[in-house]
Amino acid sequence: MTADKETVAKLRAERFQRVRDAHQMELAEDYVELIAELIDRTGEARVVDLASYLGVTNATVNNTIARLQRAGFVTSKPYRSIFLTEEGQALAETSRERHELVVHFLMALGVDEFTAEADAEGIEHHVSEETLQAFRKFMAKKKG
Amino acid sequence: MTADKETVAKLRAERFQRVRDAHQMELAEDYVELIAELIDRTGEARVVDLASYLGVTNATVNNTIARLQRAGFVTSKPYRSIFLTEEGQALAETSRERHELVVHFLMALGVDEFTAEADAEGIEHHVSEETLQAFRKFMAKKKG
DNA sequence: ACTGATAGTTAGTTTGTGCTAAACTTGTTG
DNA sequence: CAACAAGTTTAGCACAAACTAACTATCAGT
Repeated sequence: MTADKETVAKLRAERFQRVRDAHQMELAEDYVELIAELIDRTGEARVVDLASYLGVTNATVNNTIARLQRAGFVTSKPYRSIFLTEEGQALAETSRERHELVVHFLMALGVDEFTAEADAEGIEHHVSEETLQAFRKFMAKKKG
Repeated sequence: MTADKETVAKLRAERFQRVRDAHQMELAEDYVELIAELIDRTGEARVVDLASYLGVTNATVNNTIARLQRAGFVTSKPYRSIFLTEEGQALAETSRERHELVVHFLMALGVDEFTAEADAEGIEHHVSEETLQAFRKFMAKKKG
């Protein structure tokens, strides 16, 4: 009944694979989330602001924006500010929701807000829908 | 009373910085964890086995092992199997504990084992000590 | 309208993490 | 002991994500 060694290895390998793929997505999510927030708060998303919030140089932001544009999440023209495509907006939306859910969940567990925010930043990209559902359930029970 | 914009940006930037640094550590943790497990189970850690469990090619494992050796986590000699340094063993130990804690916590929340394992693989590297403590507390309460 | 400050871009480098293909060891076995 | 299979290593490539330094564009104030 116990699965053979190869199958076990393959399953394990898939998990690592998934984490690696997720990493590809993380930057995109962080960027679109932040871009959405900046547009919302200040009316536009500029390279300098992204850079200062992300803690990287302008050059890095520029580089990344180019990749995100290739990937279809943002549009940008030289010396103009950055906008989200529909796809980018959708990604930003779900990212924000997930981020907030994770933060609230951690706080409901007793973690202080500062740490919750910090941990959520790393965790949010790796939580499956099923686990999110378990988080929601926990919070509902807590309230009820 | 509300902190000025620069301070807010700096705090946020530190969070992203921390996540980026954590990424540096992830591979190391995954490797030493797996190496420890293989040595424990089969008596040695070989390149092929690591490759098959991680879902990458032998060449990639070789490459990474070289880096981990430079970083002081493992020792290896050409055509011989791989060993952990003391530092590597310590890292493997704490990684394994954290991994199991996260898995058990997710399962205690009602997530099924398969998903718990998969999610833990991504999450474990981003959980602060404080949050781990909150996980422990939750599980203790649940049992009690 | 000019000019200096601020913002954005480009070029070139580094490091990490992956790949394939080819070469090389090692150990087994006919 | 020669040959072969399995395992390991090397070389060379590619892309992502960061950096610095140098350049260019924009815009606000005089």
